[in-house]
Amino acid sequence: MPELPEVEVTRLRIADRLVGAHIEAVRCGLALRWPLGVEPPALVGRRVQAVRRRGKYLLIELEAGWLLVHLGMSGSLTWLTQPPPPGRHDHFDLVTDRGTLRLHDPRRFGAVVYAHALDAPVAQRLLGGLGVEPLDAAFDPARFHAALRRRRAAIKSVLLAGDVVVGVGNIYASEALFLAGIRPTTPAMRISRARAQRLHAAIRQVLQRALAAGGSTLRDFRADGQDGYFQLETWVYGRAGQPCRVCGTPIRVMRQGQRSTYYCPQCQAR
DNA sequence: CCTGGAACCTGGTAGC
DNA sequence: TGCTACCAGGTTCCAG
Repeated sequence: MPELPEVEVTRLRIADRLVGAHIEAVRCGLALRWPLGVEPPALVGRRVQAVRRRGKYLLIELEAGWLLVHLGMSGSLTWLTQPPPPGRHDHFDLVTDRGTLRLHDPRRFGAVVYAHALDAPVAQRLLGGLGVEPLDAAFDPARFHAALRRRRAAIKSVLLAGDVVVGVGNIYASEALFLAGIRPTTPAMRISRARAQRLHAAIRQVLQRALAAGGSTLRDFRADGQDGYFQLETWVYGRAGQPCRVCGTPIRVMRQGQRSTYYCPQCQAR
């Protein structure tokens, strides 16, 4: 799904319409990853104050309380002024006086969870272990390098784990490692300070570039109905067997922890 | 504490 | 055409 760029694009497209709206009803199927954690009638009448993001979570701030929304692998949000009846995979509606925010999620790995505060246990269970935001100033090369030195696992796995830096999923991990010239299997602890610095810059670059392209639409993802286009400009992701755009060597695909990793054996020699 | 693997769920596609 | 196997943007849980 949705990695950081897709979630952020979604946030930017829905925030203006949602902020200031008053909740009139909440429809919640029993089909998502976790229960909502509040009786829907209790939310009626509350005003939406802001739409924020932490990692791959959207945080809808209410007059009192928060809705934590995760898009899982296949989730997408759409703003509807004339909502048709919910379809088979429409699992959540936030009905407001301005329109309806609808979550569509065929695979149901997504979630909407209510928390009365972000430091409440129900929220901390989801947000507490998250790493630094990659586009914030707090993500700095020296601390990134120090964090990598504590991990023996492959750098690709460490990026995906999200406890060092958030928001980098399967597409952008492969892309960032290509831009940094690092082999995805390299143990994180063996990455030098200089190469960690390159990876730090590569992560920012690829996420910002994807953001500008409206994210990646492989199959399910859409932000408010609009496709993203980053998938058309990947260096390695989804390009197994095709020539590297830099050196012409065929791109390889391998499995790391049940996920596909794409890399150029020439440009990412170690 | 860290790590890798299985599990969660549905749908699309490749191969026979 | 039909069936099977495998693949897909993520995260949690468990055993070692």
